Amino acid sequence: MAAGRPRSFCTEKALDSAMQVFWRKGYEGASMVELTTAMGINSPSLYAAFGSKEGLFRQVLERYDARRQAFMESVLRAPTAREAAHRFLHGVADFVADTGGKTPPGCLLLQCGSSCGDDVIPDMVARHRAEKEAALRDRFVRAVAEGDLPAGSDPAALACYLITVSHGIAVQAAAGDGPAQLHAVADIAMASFPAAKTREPVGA
Amino acid sequence: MAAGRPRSFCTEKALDSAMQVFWRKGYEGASMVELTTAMGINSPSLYAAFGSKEGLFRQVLERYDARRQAFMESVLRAPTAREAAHRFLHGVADFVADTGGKTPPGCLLLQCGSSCGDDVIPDMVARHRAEKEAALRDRFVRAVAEGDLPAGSDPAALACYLITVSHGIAVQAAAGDGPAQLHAVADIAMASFPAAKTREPVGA
DNA sequence: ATAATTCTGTAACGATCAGCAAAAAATTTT
DNA sequence: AAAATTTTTTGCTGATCGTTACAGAATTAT
Repeated sequence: MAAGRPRSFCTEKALDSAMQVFWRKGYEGASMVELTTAMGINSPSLYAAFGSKEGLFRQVLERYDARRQAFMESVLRAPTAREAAHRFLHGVADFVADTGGKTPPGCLLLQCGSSCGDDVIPDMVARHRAEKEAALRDRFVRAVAEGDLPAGSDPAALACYLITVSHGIAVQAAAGDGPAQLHAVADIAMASFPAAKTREPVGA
Repeated sequence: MAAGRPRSFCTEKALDSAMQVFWRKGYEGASMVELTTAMGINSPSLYAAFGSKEGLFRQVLERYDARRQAFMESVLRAPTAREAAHRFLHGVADFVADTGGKTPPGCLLLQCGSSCGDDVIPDMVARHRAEKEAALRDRFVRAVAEGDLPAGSDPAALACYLITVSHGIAVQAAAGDGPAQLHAVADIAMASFPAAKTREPVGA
């Protein structure tokens, strides 16, 4: 049913190449010539496939978030709230420390920062953050109901705390901290998280 | 001893105006016309006083960091390590939540992200982070020697942890979290910090 | 084969970018 | 008052920005 000349490039591969450029240069810092060069196509092909620079960026962000979505699902499948928190923090540490060698360490959303012309990025960051935070909170609400967390626990505050630490870890990774340091921070942060029955103090 | 036509603008006020523009738009996102308009001067005056756009940005960052330096000194003057950690986290929460109304909430260094042409910003973030982290670590080393912290404590890890949480808090503030949420996160984070003699567990 | 359709490549568009040359204006020194 | 010095103002520079016309190439449908 498809007529006309076929596409000479793979859309997903092109998005991955564009992601690397955006990751390193930011949204405004990435020029069209850099993008088209990295993607191996000419600008008209880019515009026909993605609409505009912002359209390309949005699709890059969607593709990026899809990976995180899969990660979050595996986190939420943890048997206990504490195990979920543990998986989350250390999973984030792994995620931002080693990005596969293709991109610098850190988080794409934070790396691009507020450098978008409009409020596209801040809004997107806030939305994605709210999604992850709500998922953790719901998991912790369930944990309280199941007796997995102490009755006095505040699921919303715990979720907000974990999200905050994860963002901090991403910033540290971008600043050059290695996996060992990131996981050490995650371990200390876990000391604030209540256990099912006993509390375990951690000094360092 | 000063000859020639006097300057018609206050350098420090001009830097503050430029800071607001950089804060909202990022380095690349801030254009010279926006900067000169906000500063109330023409481009040649700007170039004569600050050298270039990057020179202006560097001076803005130095001015920004000076405020944080004063804050860190008050933190380090705390009588105990735990009090210093408490002042640090809650001080950061105050700092990033209310920026005086002139700038959006958050941290200028993180807000501008990696959006600088060269690696000026990442390097500067890493340097400033290292300075603050070293100051906290030294304070905690002294605390261990004074018996203010448990003998088994790891001052470097604790300092890295606090810095990480502070960065996370700054990201949350930029994403729209209010002071109450930020301080709640700081309270939870403090539960991981060892006390002088007794440990205090915190559930939420 | 021919028409219709879709993509690719070349080249260019107006707009905006950071930065600067030169003359007019305002001050100090002689 | 006149020379010297510094800043301000005006208007411009070449380069680069994101985006798009247009014509040729490659495919499917008739």
